[in-house]
Amino acid sequence: MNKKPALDPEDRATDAAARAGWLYYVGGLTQDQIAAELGVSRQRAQRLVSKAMSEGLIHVRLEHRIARCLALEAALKAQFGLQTVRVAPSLGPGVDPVRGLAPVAASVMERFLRQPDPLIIALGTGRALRAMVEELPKMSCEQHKLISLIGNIAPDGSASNYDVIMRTADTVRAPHYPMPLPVIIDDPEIRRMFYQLPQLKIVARLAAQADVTFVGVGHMTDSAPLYVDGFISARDLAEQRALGAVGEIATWCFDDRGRYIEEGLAQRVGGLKAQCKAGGQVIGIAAGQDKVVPLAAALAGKLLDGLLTSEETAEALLG
Amino acid sequence: MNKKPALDPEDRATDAAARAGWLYYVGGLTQDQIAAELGVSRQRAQRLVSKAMSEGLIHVRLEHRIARCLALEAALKAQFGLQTVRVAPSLGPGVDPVRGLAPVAASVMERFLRQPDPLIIALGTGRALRAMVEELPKMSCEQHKLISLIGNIAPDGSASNYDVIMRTADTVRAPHYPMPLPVIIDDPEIRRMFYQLPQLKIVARLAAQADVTFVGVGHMTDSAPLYVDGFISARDLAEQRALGAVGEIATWCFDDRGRYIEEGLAQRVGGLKAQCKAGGQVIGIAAGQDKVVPLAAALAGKLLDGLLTSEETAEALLG
DNA sequence: CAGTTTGGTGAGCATATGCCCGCGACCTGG
DNA sequence: CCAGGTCGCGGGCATATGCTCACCAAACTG
Repeated sequence: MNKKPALDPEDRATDAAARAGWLYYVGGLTQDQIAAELGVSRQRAQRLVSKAMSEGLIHVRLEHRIARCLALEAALKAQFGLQTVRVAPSLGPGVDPVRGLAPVAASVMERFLRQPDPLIIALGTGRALRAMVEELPKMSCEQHKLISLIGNIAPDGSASNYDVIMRTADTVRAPHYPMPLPVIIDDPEIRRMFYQLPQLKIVARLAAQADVTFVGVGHMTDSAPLYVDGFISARDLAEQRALGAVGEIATWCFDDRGRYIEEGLAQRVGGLKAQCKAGGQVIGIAAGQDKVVPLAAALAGKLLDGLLTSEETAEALLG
Repeated sequence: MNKKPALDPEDRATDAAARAGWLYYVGGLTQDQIAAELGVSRQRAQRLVSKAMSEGLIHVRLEHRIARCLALEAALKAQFGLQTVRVAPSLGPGVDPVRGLAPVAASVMERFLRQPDPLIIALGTGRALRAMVEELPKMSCEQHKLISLIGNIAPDGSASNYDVIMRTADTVRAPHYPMPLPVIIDDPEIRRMFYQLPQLKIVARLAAQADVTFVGVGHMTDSAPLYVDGFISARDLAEQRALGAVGEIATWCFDDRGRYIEEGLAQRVGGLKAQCKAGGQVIGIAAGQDKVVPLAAALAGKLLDGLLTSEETAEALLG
């Protein structure tokens, strides 16, 4: 005669753990109070609470639109082996995702800028990058160095619209190192000459030592920013696409596996590839439907160590 | 032109709080780690976590059958102003709820028995009470005193079946004070005589000083335990019901508002009403469909300071 | 424009928490 | 019946947490 099937000691232990967990997490009691309530020692109460958690009796969920973004961040980190990931909440179906991304990205950059130790921060180009810079608060960051990866001379000879470094340096009051050369240099001789300039070598050396590099990621559709803004011709665009280009970072095109394309346009680019010192990180900033393919490629090719994007884009990248 | 509706500072603060809360409760990071992760001071991280909780962003739920019981306990405590409440999980629709209640109730009593300081513990009668006692582990409680509220002599002159004190005292090895008198004493003279006995006066004085009193709660239906077990006659039962009795505690009947009925049967009861010292508590133990009405009445009349019952019964009491 | 108030910030400290360790009870196999 | 092993328990300690206090900066007010 087995008399008491209801008295499984395991069950009773779990019941007690559940009770302790309830008191701790729901009731907000301290472990001392729980110990008194259940008439056990504090250590026992601690073990019960711990058991309730480890047995998965306690479920915590975050009631906030950002919860989804946090889950996406975790997934992106895991899937692509990224260090820094931030996903900005959607502002609604009709709203440009870059709008929501900008302040979120700015807070990430601000965190670097607030470091008291001197940092070398390199900047690429892009609409989202520019929007981020607009959101930076006024600061005083004399200790850091801002480096531009891209030339500051537009095809028409004016200062490039794409050049975010001046604006950034102005806002955060940091020493800055622009690249004194055109974005695209057709003549190989002249290009070589530029690359011999001492100040450009300084910038290149700094870029290689960057603690963090923020870059936009461009797409190569018919409305590719490089083409629309007049940096490259329709012929260049077609050529790169024929070579497999699906995106570009700082005017350097790459294919769908994130491998840089060294032929054609790459021979005329005036600027530096996204890079940083060992232990630093290259952080991509981009959002929007057009950016899904180039981002996926850049992530596959490990061109990025971090990603700041929008909820919709993150979903598309993981989908 | 209001430029940035997406930048409500309140929203940003809440977003940060949500992020911190997620890292703390879901990710299990310490506040120091969160501070490092978000690039803020630990104090700020602590405030964010606290804000996430206070704004109700964090929801905790207990994934366990006992969760419902805990909720019922909280409701019973609040609704009836009780100190000690324990609701035993249901073992299924067909199973006697007393079976599940017994070990739960035993753990409550055990907690009192484990007190190193001497306690006076009074005991009433009842099936659930008896079942509880059966579940007590062997202990050594020389410091306490066990008091019986009810006579230990059954109508046929034998030791009463209802007498739980001997069994309890035997199991927990505590000094015990049974009531040396019949449960029902028909002759008023003899009853008066009994009440004059010095040892009975001692017991009565101890009962009034009880730290805790455990009592069953009987019903007054046709199958009332008092009647079925032969302590009272069908006539007595009918009389008490006519006087409004819906339940009894230690053979003392009360009406639907929990007021003791002093006429009729009460004149012949041999024993003490459930009582305890100021600051002590009277704990009712009962479960089952029949007990809902008497329990509701006893709770309404503040006859009980604590309640040990089953899930189904608790639901019915609150329903 | 100066004084005031309010909201937020970092320092410091008392308390709560988590964890390691030694002890004793219980179980198991001889 | 006993020796060895295992498990769980409470003591104690390093660390994390929550809270209070004094301060600062921005907004408000006379």
